[in-house]
Amino acid sequence: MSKPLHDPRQNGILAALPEPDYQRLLPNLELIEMPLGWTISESGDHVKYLLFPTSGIVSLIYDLEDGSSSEIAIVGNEGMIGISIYMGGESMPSSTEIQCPGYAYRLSRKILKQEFALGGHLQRIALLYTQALISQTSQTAVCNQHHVLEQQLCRWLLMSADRLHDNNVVITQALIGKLLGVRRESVNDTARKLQSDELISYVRGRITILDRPGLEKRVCECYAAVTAEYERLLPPPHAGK
Amino acid sequence: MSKPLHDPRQNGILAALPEPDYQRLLPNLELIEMPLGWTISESGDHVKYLLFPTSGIVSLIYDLEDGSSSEIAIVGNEGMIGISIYMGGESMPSSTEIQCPGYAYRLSRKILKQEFALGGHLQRIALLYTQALISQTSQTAVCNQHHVLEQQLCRWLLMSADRLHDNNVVITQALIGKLLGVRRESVNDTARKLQSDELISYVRGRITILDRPGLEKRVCECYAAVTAEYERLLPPPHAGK
DNA sequence: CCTGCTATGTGACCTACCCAACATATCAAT
DNA sequence: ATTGATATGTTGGGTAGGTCACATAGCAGG
Repeated sequence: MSKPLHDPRQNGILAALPEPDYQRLLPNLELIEMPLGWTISESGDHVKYLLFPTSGIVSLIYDLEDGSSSEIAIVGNEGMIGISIYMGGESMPSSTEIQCPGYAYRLSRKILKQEFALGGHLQRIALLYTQALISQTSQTAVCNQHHVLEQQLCRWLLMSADRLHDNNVVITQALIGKLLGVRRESVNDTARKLQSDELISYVRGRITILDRPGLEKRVCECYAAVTAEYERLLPPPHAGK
Repeated sequence: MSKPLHDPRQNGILAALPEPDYQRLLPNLELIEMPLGWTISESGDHVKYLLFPTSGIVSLIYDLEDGSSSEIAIVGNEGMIGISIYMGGESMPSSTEIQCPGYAYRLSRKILKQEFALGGHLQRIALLYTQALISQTSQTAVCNQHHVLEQQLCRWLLMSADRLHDNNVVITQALIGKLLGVRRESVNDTARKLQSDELISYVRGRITILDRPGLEKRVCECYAAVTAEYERLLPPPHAGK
């Protein structure tokens, strides 16, 4: 009941740090807002901050020359944005955009590299998170190719709702099309099917999940695979105790 | 002229290590053969060794429940197999198979973790390589979805030939289909088109690149994008000097 | 209330790739 | 030389999703 509105521990990575490591970082964490539509970084941009989201959804997007694109990973408060800082490349070929607004704590490049070089818990957890991200990206790659749009849309909705901790996802069908790499019309066809089956409802840019078990029946294996790998690599604090 | 037949430095990662770091690892490197068709590890297998290939091609493959699959990355003597050891997850959801036979030096899990914990050059290069691998995987994801098979086949051939340092790639069309996530027949159609345009020739499981510039004209942007990112992150020793 | 903007709905046609079924060609072993 | 196994060649029909073109429906501002 005394929980503050904003708390760095609302981010899963920070929450997983033992107290001493966390206290070392705390003075350097700076709260920022992530407004809807903000492009945190474009392809190839030199990244200055590592972001620990506490709410909202961030998408990693690959854009092609012909204007088409695909989301290759989705990040919520379980993860981090800006891994190329500690991985050493300093930039990535993907761009990073806010899909649903929220907040994040940011850590400067310099402090992060210092902390990472200590070889402590942040390093260990950051690398585990990176591996989870690789799994998500890989699974998305296979899913894009082999599963039909309905399965992919169910996956996207479930993953987004999980990360928002909310059954309402504010997004237009056109944007979903961009993320899943298909046309808006195709998204519309599929979404209408799900709506007429009363699994979801949507009005002007707001999708509500009405029947989660129903969606889980229609989703492809990719959703469970990614979820399981995240839980294996980054077990939530209450698990297994 | 006195170059030995097998030399760990034929692997790009080992070649990039400064002498002291390399000498520290050398006594622990063990030469192994990678025969055609060998499955180094299945999805979820606990990985015991990090492999530094000096020749041949290794594919990281994602298998789906319905039997379909896709290659998510291709590794030659520029890289390593078994990154989950130092990333901390110990296993990955992808399987690892030899596509073209060759050799590799292997390093035990224990020695690797010791060396990695030192925070020296191996750590730095291993993380850079991991980032390059993420880029390759992401680019493959988008390519799978948006580019037609001919472009993808050209990309696969060029990337394989680069890693083999040879214009002859020994592989059946059926296997290429598995890697690109399409049917053998589709590969055949496309390969015949390339053959009748005299860009490649093939006979019973052996593809020869006849006209590399011609292939480079037909390939999608993904080939150049991945190549450029590898060179940025892991510059070959002669570059920029 | 009208105008305009954004989001969703719907049609006709097209194409890349899938599926199934089978034909042929190469090579190795008896 | 025959047999069998593997690799490639070819067909006819099906479908998901793309392309293009336009219709409607909420919502905001003057």
